[in-house]
Amino acid sequence: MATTNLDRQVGQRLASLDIRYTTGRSRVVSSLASLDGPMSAAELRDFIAPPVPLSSLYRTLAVLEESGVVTPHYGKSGVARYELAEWLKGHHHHLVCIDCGAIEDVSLSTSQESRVHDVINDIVALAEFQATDHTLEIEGRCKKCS
Amino acid sequence: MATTNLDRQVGQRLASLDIRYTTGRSRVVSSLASLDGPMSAAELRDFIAPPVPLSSLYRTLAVLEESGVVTPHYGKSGVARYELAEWLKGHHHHLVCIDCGAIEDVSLSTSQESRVHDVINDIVALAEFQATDHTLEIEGRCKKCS
DNA sequence: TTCCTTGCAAACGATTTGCATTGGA
DNA sequence: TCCAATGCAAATCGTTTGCAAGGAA
Repeated sequence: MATTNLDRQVGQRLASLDIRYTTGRSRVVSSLASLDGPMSAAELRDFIAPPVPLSSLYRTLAVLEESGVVTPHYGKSGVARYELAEWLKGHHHHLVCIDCGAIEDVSLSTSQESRVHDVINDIVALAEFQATDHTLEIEGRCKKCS
Repeated sequence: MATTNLDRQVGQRLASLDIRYTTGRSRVVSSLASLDGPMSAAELRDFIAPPVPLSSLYRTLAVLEESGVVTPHYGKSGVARYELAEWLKGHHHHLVCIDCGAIEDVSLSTSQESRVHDVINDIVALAEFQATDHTLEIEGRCKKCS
């Protein structure tokens, strides 16, 4: 089953946690990999062949989330969207559409990312806070909605 | 009714939109003002006396959101949390503790905030995206949990 | 009076769970 | 074999809505 490089990484991770990497789970992972941004369970279902019941999909996503393979994002309209975790996908930020809720990934250049880090270090230096990660989300209207 | 300064600001805003500033709405606003961070509807309900049905609370929050008095926040676990809008509370960012979940507000200095804006303008220039707002959240461990 | 607002209960959509069946190590 | 994973249907949770009663202009 572990054919692609991605499958191999995820398979190893799950194996180390004594969790099976089944066909269904692999299908969810490779669907997420082939998509641009975080996807809701319903969107994901329409993307997976053969058809998967939503309940199974949610269960799969829960397992993948607990094992650190996918990351959930909660936005307006009450739907959760899922994407591959950063150790698989790389560090990135989001453009969030305030109208349709779509999320687009953006990767920052090294200099942009280091400018973000500079600001964060400034902030954290004042507060007594041990930063481990950061989220920069830009809200606005996507091409379709503007 | 418009006794406090906050009430006066909100009352004016609503009046300019031909929306009544009722006792129930005022209670929600002052509850939000007296609380540290964004609160869910259920948390808010337990804080308001006399008891308010959740449905009324949601309706009140919807009105206040549409009129720009409160801002919803969809950080975690799919429940919406609400806080006073930035024109009442000031623009700020969040330090989110990954252990205890506490959210601390931080205000950036003018130069820090302008550095954030510079980066955002850089990013948005490339994407076809009309930015209206941004959220910078720093995740890590708060003083208590580290 | 005439709208707007509220409370109650029922409806709703997203997500979860119980249980019987299937499938992989 | 044996336990974990799946499919289906029903339950649950947060949130929304229809409708009748209460209140302010």
